[in-house]
Parts: sequence; C-alpha cells; structure tokens
Amino acid sequence: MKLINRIEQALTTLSKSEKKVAEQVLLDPQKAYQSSIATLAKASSVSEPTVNRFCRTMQCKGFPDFKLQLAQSLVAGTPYFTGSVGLEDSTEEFTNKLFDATLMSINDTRKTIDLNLINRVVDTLAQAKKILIYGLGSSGAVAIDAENRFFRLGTPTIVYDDVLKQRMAAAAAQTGDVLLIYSYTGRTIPIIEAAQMARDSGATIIGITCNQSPLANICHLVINVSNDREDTDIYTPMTSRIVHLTITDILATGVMLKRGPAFQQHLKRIKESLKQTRMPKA
Amino acid sequence: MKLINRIEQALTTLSKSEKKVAEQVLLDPQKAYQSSIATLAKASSVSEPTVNRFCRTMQCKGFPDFKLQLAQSLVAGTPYFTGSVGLEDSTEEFTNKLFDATLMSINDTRKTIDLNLINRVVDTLAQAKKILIYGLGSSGAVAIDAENRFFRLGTPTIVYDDVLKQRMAAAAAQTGDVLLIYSYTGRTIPIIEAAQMARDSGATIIGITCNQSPLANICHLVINVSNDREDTDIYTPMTSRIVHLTITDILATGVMLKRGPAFQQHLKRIKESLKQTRMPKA
DNA sequence: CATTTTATTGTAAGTTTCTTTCACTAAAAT
DNA sequence: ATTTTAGTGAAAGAAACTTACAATAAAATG
Repeated sequence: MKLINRIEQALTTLSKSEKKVAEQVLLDPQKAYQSSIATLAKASSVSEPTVNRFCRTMQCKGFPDFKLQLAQSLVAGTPYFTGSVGLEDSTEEFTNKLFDATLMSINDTRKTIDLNLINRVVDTLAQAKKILIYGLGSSGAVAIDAENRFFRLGTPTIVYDDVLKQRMAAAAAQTGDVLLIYSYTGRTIPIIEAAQMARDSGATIIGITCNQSPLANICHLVINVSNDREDTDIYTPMTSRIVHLTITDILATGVMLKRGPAFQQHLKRIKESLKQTRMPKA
Repeated sequence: MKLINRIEQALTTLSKSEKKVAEQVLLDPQKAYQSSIATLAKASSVSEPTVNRFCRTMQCKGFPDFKLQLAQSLVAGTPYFTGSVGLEDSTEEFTNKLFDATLMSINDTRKTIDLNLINRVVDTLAQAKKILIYGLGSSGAVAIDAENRFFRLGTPTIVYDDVLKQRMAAAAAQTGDVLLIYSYTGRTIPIIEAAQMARDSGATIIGITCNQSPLANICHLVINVSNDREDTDIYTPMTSRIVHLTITDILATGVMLKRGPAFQQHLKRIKESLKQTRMPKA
C-alpha cells in the first residue's frame, strides 16, 4: 500500500504526539515531503525524535526515506486507493475512489501483461478467416465494442451476445475461425459450453478472462485479467470492463500494424464514410 | 518533463565528470535515489561537489531535491506520453503508448470533472421516470454498457442503438423521462435530431459529449469530455470510450448511493440471480 | 606558441539535517 | 501505592549535504 494510505489507516493506532505528526502530514503532504525534520517537528509541535519515530512506525528507514516514499505516493496521476465506496461517501469521495480503482487496475494490467502472449494473439487474429466475438452481460457490451474495433481490419467479424446464437455459430465454426471470448469470471456456463463446441468444431479459442477458470482451460490462448487486489469486489465489474477495453485496443492496434502501410488508406476510407453524418464544425 | 527524461536528454551537453554521474544514475535509477551523495559520487568516480553540481544542472535545488524528483519520476504507472502509435512500433512500444494515452485521458477527466454538475446529473437520473440511453457506432457499445449499469437501479431503462428506434422513442418520450446520450463528437446528425425530438417531447436531455457541439446545445445538462490534448487523433476514439465508461460508473454509483441502504438488498438479489449460471470455484 | 581567460574538478571546511542516547513524565498494570 | 511500561523531548553525536577556494585542464586570445 502507498505510504499516504498507511498514514491514514494508522491514525487511530498512533500515540498522541505521533498522531499530531500524521495529521500535519495529511494536512499538506506536498509541503511535508519538502520540509526538513525540524520544520515538520515544529509545525506539529513535537520534537524531532518523535517525527523520526513516527517515520519508523510507518515502516520507513528514517525521515529521508519517509520523505521519498511520501513524494512517490503523491505523484500526480498515481492512484491512492482509499477503499470501497460506502453509503456515506460524498460525491467527491466516491468519484475519487472510482478513478483510483480504474487507474489501479489499468496499471496492474500493464505490469502483468505478457507481450509474447499478445504477439501470439495478434498473429492469430491477423490470420483468422473469420473473427467471432462472444460476451454475455456486461461482457456483451465489451464484445460489441470489440466488434466495432475489429470489423475495420479487413477480416469478417461478427459479435454474438445471445446464448442461442453463440451456440449455433459455435457449432458452425470452422478451422481457421477465431473466437474471441470476453468473460470476467470465466465461469459462465453458457459461454463455456459454446466455447467447447467451437473448439470441437476446429476454431481457435482466445479468452480474455480469468486464468485458472473453466473457460481458460478450453481456450488455446488466454489473456489473464484476474483481479488479485483485495477489497475490489465492488469495483471488479467496473474496472475489468475497462481493462478488457484496453486489451481490445492493444489487440486491434496490433493487428492494424500487422496489416502494413497500404492498409492505412482502407482505414481512412472507413473514417471518411462517416463524414456526411456529421455536422460541420461551426 | 520528468527528471529521468531530462537526464537522458542532457547526456550530450554535460561535462565529462557530470556525464559520469548521469550515466551512473541512468544505469540504476532506483539505486541512485536511495544512495547518499557520497555513495553516488564514489560509484561515479567523481567528487561529491560534482554530484551536487550535476543536480543543479538538472534544475534541482540540491541533492536531496534531486533524489526526490528522481524517485517521483520513477513511480510505476506514471504515464509519459510517447507520442502516436506508428507503423514501426514494436509490441512493447505501442502497448506502452496505448496504456499511457488511456491513463492520461482518465487523469485529464479527473482533473476537469465538475462535481456539482455530476450531482445535478445524478439527481436528475435518480428522479427519472424512465431512462433512455442513446448511442451510435462505438458509442452504441458504451450506451449498451450504460444500460447494463443503470437497469439495476430500479428505474425502467432502455437502450437504443438504432437510428429509427431512437427517433420513435424520442417522439414518444414524456416529461419526467431522461435521455442519456453518448456521443464523442456531438456532431452526429441522427443523434442530434433524435435529441431535439425528445426535448420537444418534454424529456430531460443529458449529454455525455463534447462541449460546444450542436448536440451539447440541445442538452439540459452536458458532461464535457472534449479531448484537448494534441496528437491524440489516433487515440481519441479509444480513450474517450473508456472515459465515457468511467463517467457511467460515476453516475451509476451516484444514483445507487442516493437509493440508500435498503436498496443494497435489491442489488444483492440481482447479483444472486446469476449464481446458477456460474460454475462453482474448483 | 605563450599567455590569458574560462571552465571544470576536487579538497577541506562549514553547515545543515538527521539519528541516537538518555533522562524524565505520564499512563497502565500489579 | 508501587512497579512497570510506553511515550516524549533535550542534548549530543553522526551523517549528509553545501560552500569556499584552490588546482588543474581546456579554450581563447594576442
């Protein structure tokens, strides 16, 4: 956890003087990491050793280390997850929490993403005869979004967000077809069944789902988006949606780049096709 | 620009000894900001004052300030926008660019979001007799996603991603109905027309779109998501999608919180309704 | 080419900042 | 009431950083 959050959490357990320091730090963290220990001690009306002890309580090696960690935890744009949204939250609070949770999950994905895997998935998609995109529930919206990105790339692309159509299309799938399946849990039975049917039909199955899930076991390639973070039960559906979209962007961009320079014309034509539906700019 | 980049850039212009320091820092920046000036001086085979002067050359107040800035510039997940995706990009490069662009746009939104406006929109949605959600193209997927979030909140919610249905529903709208319209540009003619029709019917129009667009003029309330950043033409459709989703999260969460504690049971029942579609965890 | 000037670097001293020690006080336990 | 424990700050000590200055090297000038 980030230092600034550790301080917030520790507030209740700290001794009287150390609490003064903590409050002073939280009051203006930017100022705190720019001060010397003497300045901070004075501002908090405690002695310098108390500040030093406070730093150690906060699991820092000393005051300089404390300043460093504090500075890091305050970098603009770095989320500092403040826990779950609660009924008592003000608009500002829950908004911040949602932004933080979103940023965190994107960062987590970035850290854990396997570029070799991405390459293989992009290759597979680029060579597909047909791309079938599957999703149910909120993943249905993600699937539709993915179709919107992929159909521009020259390969026939269809999205199915309906259980029955998914089964039928899976049964009709052929070798060379690629199934792109979005599922947060990887445990939704209808999707798992459809995936198995498509695999039996000879299609290549790509899952954007949780590793070590029943669905993952059926897939040829799995992009893992498990959410290991504690305390995120409330956020999971929200943030994983966005993570799935980001992964879609990466895959679609990867395929696009594979198509080479000539393909840019094709994309341009697609873009221009919309011109007449738009009102001109003032 | 971030310190670490400034150092990279300055490499050519530095004096012999200062260059040694710079190289040492770039070799292992993590280590550098944890070292004392003496340690770093020794590692770079220069004197302490040289290190100090190097820090000043890098526009820091002194060595401690240098360490602080260096530490900040190395925080994981801090975007440092590396420009547009190009045909020559490696997987790693374009992946990083996409992540950066996404993080940046979320951060931008966070900075500019107007909480009072959010409050008003949440109030409006919470009091709606019926919520109609409109979107076309990629915004269609966003609209479908929004429906998925809002229909749980007790208000009848319908999504229309079809031009004709949008017009018909707009004509049939009534006072007390709320239209939630997603559009990146705010210039898509069919959506503008439908919005005008709904407004004429007495519905309240909320736009998640670009300020100062024709659509925005028709709306009662506009959440602005214009993309001011240069060089983002390629990213805009990708990132604004995600920004729209984030805003949806905020609005849906806001309405949910407005419903109060008793409502949590209702949400729990919705969640449990899915249980039997899931395979149990190992 | 010699000489001056300027820029670069390190030594040593000085200053600030941080840490440790230890004594004192207040609270808790016996 | 007494002992123990935890908490605190003054003062000394240690470490880290900065400054001043001298020495050297490089560049510019005559």
